Amino acid sequence: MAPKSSTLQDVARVAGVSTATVSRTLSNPNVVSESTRTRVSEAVKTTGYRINRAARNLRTQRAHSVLVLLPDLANPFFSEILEGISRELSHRGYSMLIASTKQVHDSGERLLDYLDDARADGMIILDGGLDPDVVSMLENARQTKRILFACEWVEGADFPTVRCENRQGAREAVNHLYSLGHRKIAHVTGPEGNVLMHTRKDAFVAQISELGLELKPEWIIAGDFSISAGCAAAQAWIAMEDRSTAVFCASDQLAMAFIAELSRHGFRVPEDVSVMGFDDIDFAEQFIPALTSIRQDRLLIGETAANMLMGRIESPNTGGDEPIAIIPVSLVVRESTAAPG
Amino acid sequence: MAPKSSTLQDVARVAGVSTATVSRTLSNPNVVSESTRTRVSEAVKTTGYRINRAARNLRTQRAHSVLVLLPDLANPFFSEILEGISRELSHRGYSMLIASTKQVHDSGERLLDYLDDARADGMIILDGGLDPDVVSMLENARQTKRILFACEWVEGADFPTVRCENRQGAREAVNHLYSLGHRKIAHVTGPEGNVLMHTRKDAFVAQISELGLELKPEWIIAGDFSISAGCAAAQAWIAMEDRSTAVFCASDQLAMAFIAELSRHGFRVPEDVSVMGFDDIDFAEQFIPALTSIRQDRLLIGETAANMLMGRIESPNTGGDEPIAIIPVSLVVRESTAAPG
DNA sequence: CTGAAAGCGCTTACAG
DNA sequence: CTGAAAGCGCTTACAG
Repeated sequence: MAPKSSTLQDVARVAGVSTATVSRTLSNPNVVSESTRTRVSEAVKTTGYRINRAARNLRTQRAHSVLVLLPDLANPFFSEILEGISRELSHRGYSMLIASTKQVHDSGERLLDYLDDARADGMIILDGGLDPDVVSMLENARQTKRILFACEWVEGADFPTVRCENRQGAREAVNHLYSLGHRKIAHVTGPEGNVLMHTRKDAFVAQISELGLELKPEWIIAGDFSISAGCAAAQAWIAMEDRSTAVFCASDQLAMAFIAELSRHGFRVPEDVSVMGFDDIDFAEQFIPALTSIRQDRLLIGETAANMLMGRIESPNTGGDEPIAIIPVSLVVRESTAAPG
Repeated sequence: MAPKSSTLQDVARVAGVSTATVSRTLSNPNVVSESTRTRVSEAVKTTGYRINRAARNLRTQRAHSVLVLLPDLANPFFSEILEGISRELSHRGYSMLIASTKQVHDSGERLLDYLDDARADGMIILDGGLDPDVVSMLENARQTKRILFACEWVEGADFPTVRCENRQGAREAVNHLYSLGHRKIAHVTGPEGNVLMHTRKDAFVAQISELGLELKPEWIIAGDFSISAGCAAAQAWIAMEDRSTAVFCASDQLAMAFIAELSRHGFRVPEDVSVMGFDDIDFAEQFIPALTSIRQDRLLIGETAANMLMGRIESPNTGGDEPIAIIPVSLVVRESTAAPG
């Protein structure tokens, strides 16, 4: 059997001090004398000591880790947000635990158990579509301060939230198309019930009316996150009595599926119709035609969320009620939009 | 302050038994009498008891969690693998910790600390491009049995590995193009030094020669994972003295960038040239033209890796030396390949 | 500046 | 089948 790794005891023995002193040297060096400090440091080196986090966690009543809850692990949309969260957490010596809503549910676990069983100090939820029962459990929990939503949120529940400027993004989309000369602009919405999609749709409608543009009912096409929804939307567009000259899709995914289906039917983008998306996922740039989109800084969303959560965890009483952070979006113009033909 | 959550002690008090009995009831129910069992269960319910994992972990010397190391968190290629790993882990009551190679490095942590400081019981490494120093640290660690590579691996180091049939995939790619009638087939390689890419390239060359096809030097185009590499490869193809009629790209990403650049120069796929990729990422289907590819079952890779690692962690002595699992691949024919024009 | 001692909340031989 | 007790490896008032 390999040698057991060494403990504080071992270091203390080698350095000729108490475990208390070793512990202090490690966590609060300037409270011990310099000579002690060097002696301990050497002992740490010779023993190859690594702190046992399970022990520290038990003693300090902190897990030093945060759970990130995704709606779906297989969805690549979240990868950059994770990168942002992880950066911020690792700066602060925290680990990142990941789970998906579906899996937590399927495995019969309760989401709150992560907090209750000392696995995580807090959680960042990237899923606004949580079951209402789950949401109310979260609201009634002892641990409300340790929960934060990012990207999506739950209408009515007031957890701190980090999100992008969805309204502003939708407005900029409309303005971009308008400035190209489009006057007949359609919108493919996201899934019914998704906060993001509602917000974007409402802002779309508002901006259209602000510009004094006509909005025929058939120009609002109901979609969802699926590829087939994008295809169906394309068929709906093709079948319109009065086709719009531009289409703003609630997500890039939707826009790409929309364009793909259109191209199968012999329509060209942007020659026959301008199409744009929302999110600016990695792939938008590689798509043919390269997709005009509204960029969300997903890295920044992640960092901000982690930062905010850490603040609340580490000083829960500091009144700091900045329960919402809004991350700006920006228009990225590429090849899928042009002046109407 | 919210009430502290209850402990084993509380449950024991309420049930009128010792903490030992409560513990047994929870972890090994059939060793206690039925009446005790019901009493304890009720006490658990009334107290709302949740086990404290930090305490359990300290006592059992298990973290009940596994670290998954990605080369890059922002790369969506891995999401489905994570889903597979996470499924298997949560079945077994383990949590999934995530970190990226770059971040571990930047934060000055050592990879082995995750094992040494009791944060994780094992790790699944999805990065074959680890620094050789790091690899040799891993090899010399006490914890070799707790480390496993998936998807990628390190040539020369013999850690257990889960990978897909890269050779077979490349051969099927060649055969597919051959059977369509192509006799002049080029290959865009991945980054120099990546095991996956080498394996695929070698198999490509082998199969070409097995079929007795000519292979001009200019038909091997050096690429990497970047989008710009795909574009450069397209320019190389355009500039060829004797253009191949088909191109097998070492990844889907590469294939899409290749096609995108080609289309900017007025070439059409598959009319002017057939192009296929490798991986079958989610996006392959939505791309225009929908991409012919070699499908890796990333879910299965993830599940298999987790499964194998759990086996090694939970019974380290059971000789079980199946240090390598190969996951089959399959050809997915879509629109980007056709008979030569 | 340092040490002795208690204790975080579990699990598990050991004894009965 | 059950309990008393030790102990996992830390941290932190408390006292000096």
